[in-house]
Amino acid sequence: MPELPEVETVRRGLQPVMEGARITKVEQRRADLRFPFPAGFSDRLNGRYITALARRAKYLLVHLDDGAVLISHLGMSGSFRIEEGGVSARPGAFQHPRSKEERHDHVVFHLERRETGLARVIYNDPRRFGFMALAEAADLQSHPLLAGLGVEPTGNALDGALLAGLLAGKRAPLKAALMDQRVVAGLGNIYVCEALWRAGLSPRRTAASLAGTGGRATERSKRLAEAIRIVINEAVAAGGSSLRDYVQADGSLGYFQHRFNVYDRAGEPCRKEGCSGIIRRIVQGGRSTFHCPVCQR
DNA sequence: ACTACTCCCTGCCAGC
DNA sequence: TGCTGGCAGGGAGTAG
Repeated sequence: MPELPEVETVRRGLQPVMEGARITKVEQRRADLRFPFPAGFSDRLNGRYITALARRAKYLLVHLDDGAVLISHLGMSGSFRIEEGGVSARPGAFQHPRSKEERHDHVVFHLERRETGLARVIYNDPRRFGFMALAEAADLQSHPLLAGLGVEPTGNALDGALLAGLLAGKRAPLKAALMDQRVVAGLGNIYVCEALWRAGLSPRRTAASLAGTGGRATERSKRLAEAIRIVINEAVAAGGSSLRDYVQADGSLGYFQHRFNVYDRAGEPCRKEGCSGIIRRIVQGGRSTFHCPVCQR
């Protein structure tokens, strides 16, 4: 499911429910998701207070009062939902038949809160590409899952010069390089396609073509860095993208999908002003890439 | 150190 | 109605 904007939206949805709450019980309904749960997973969480909900790249980070950190990745199809007072927080329109919904509920966090009482936060993941791990806050940044991650595209760190340096020497297609979490952390298939369109750059051009010393390369890397930041920030502001039946933790839908310029628009006209191109779907690295062959060069 | 490719898993949809 | 194949927001592992 989620790229950075969706994970950030999940984080914001869970924050008011989880921060400050005590975990009274963790129901772990299977031994593994993509990977086995760490040994003693639920025991380590039981009784702990949640001090903060954070995010790094596509990872959700649940900080606990004893210095432990629950690292959660949603894979392709993971989602959290909140249930309070025994009733789902999801609006009726998205209510699946109970049995179908619950079949892929893999972890249930039972929470107790001073002000607002009991709640459950439920992790559901049909494809089980998601996973959970435990770390210590003191060495969170050096944890194997997080250590190699690249620059966050939110914030001010990502600029043309930095991006050019990251892409230098790479003969891979620009699309593939941007999908690599060690370069820019948190981008996925949708937002890479959207950012390349916004920057007017072909997904097939080599990554290194943005890293040269010439004025052209400098101008391209600057354009792309700006495009990435704008697309990601706009998507976060829109609450992410809701494909298929994906909903946020509080049951509402993101709406960035209505602003896609290329993703899933094969055969439709390019929306760039003055461009007469038709959006095409190609396959790179086994994944769909959507682009305009006319204005993306 | 790169790059390319396969695989993990379930659900959904188009086409027959 | 089925069935089949292809596709899906990710990324680890392996081989070259």
